[in-house]
Amino acid sequence: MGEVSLDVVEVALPCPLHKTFEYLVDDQSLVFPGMRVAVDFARRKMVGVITAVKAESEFPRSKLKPIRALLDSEPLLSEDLLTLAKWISSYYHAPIGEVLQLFLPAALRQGKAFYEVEFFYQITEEGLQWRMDDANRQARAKIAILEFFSQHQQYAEHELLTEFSNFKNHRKELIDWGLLQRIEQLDKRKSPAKMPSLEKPLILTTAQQTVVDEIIQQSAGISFIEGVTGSGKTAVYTEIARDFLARGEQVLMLVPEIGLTPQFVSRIEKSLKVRIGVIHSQITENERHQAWRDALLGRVDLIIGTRSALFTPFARLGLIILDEAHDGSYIQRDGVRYSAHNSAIKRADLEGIPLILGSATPTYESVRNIKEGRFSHYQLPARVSGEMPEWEIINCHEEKVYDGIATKVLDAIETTIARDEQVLVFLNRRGFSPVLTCLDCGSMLECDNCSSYLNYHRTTGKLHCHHCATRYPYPENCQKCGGSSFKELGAGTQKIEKVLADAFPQAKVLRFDRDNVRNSHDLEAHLAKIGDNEADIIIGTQMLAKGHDFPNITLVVLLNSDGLFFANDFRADEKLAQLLMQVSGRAGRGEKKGKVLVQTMFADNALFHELPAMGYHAYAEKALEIREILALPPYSNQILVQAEARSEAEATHYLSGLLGLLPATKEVEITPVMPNNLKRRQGFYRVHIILQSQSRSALHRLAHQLRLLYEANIRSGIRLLIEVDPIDFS
DNA sequence: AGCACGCCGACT
DNA sequence: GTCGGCGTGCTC
Repeated sequence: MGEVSLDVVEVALPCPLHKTFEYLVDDQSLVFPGMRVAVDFARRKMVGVITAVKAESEFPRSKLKPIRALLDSEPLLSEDLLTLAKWISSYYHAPIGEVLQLFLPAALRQGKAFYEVEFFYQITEEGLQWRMDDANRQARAKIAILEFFSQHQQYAEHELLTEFSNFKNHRKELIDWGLLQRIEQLDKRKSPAKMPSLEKPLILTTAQQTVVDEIIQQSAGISFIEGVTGSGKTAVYTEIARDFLARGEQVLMLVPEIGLTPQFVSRIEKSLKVRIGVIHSQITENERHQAWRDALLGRVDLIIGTRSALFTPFARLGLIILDEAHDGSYIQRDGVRYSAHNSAIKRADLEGIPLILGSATPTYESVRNIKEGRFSHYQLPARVSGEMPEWEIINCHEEKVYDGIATKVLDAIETTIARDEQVLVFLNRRGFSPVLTCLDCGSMLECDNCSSYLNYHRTTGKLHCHHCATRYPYPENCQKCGGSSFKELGAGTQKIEKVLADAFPQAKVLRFDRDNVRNSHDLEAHLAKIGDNEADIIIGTQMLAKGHDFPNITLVVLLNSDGLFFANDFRADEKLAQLLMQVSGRAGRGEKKGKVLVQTMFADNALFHELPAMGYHAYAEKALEIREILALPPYSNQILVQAEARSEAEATHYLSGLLGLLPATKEVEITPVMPNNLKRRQGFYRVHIILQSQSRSALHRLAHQLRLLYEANIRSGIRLLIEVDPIDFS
């Protein structure tokens, strides 16, 4: 070894440390950011991603170790994707090494080769002799395979398999006997674009065509397509995608967890006739690796995927589409807590390509971005067939309610099923914990300090205020009327199923919930039953709120939408407005006009009257005015900081302690330490604070300081989690 | 995150 | 006398 000037690489490693580590490489000309390396790290072998290559090091050179191996011959992640990873790491306060794990399929995280080994076969001298030898004439299959080869011709395994379906049976012997020679080769083929079919299967309406025409002019920027289900958003996405594909570019289409059905994919495949890769949580690791590699090598033209597919590398990405942009499944809430929606905005910006967002019920934040011109706004008029359903608000204080269902609702169900039409009953369980109501006067117990309802916690037997963390003993008498009997409000799907089955013994009742529907397969099977009219009454939660067209459902009942009002969440109104719109989209999609019944204890809430009268967008704009006055998101920024410990006191004490060490700021508001809604999880008690500020930088600075304080004050059994832009505080 | 080093209870 | 509990400290 002569004198070599070793270069230094910065490597991000899969451990929860907010920094990169430096190693020495000897063949500097071959090493680039985005390649993987195998290294020794703290007496362990690890696979990391190079984030930078540099000539000098801050760290004493003598302490640097050489890398063990360079695992790639070219970068797997482009500069843009590395920049995106670094942005996610800093914006979401997540360790860079863990963020980069999101970008790689498991096999690549473990250091497996990127390229697939492909087998090629060539006939040997012996093979040429053998196939002519009369003594072997009985081995007809082998002769036939050997006859296929000319002397120096090589065939790939997949070619032989398509030619000879029995090739696998003879492969081993042909090789062992020295008749065929097997050559291993890395399959490094890159593929140019496959042009989409230019034959358009469906004729767009003028409105749809206008949206398509305008968006395909854009070379960058964000477009928001607002249109109810059934307004043909998918057709519009497809036609826009066709245009980008025809320019030889690839398209990434993100959909919510629930929307990725085989039918959806095959519809798009039939229309565009390009090569499609699918990425979601239920495919195998092999399939994921395959789709990932195909996208990077240009062998697929369109990737359809859920949240994590955002991080797929592409050879020539030209467009990102994010459907149902309001959907909560774009936010990951464990591990690295990030939003694929906001990260998609960042990726499109970094790559200089357009992004299309679409939804019938944009988040209020999107509505603000539209209003302030950050998103170009396109509207698709309501569906062609079927009118918007009629709404009726059922006031629980005025109607007779039996077992959670008003008699008026029962009557409507009865007449609907008598007409052989279907009924959909929604239970909104999100953010719900039971509230106590007085059986005599119907009032609900409120906190003395806050204007919020008290939540009953079975675990403590007490009433908790989620706003100020005060607890009250289970009351003996009602504060208002002195009554002494109380009831926990809130009914589960199973209870409702029983009530309805008892009330309508002749009806077929179908229940959708987590016990019942575990995967997309179960969901498909259940949905098929609805389509085949094998159910008269369908009971379900969120998972039924979107997609899927059932023309025979003419009555939709929203039972306990009130849960959101109790959850003490400033977004309750936004979530409920979205839910009501999604739900009413399920009623009367065919020839028949639909009806929506909303059963509530808050019948005078403005939402129930203004939303149907004004429409979603106008309602959202009005609601935004209140957010602005109260300086709530999107007019301020929030970060949730959560502490977990083996007791609530310990968690609270620890978090307050850290806050005490924090320098005073006027720019950031800090809430008191509050116990979580779901306070105990996996044996850990959780408490949190919300940091809120107009200034994003001041907010992030504070969160960063808090993280450093945490790292300097590590206690066993205490964890700190930071969640940026939290959407609910459970 | 892992993995080692480091000081205190029940075992051949 | 030791084997092993997991507290805490470090990793280029």
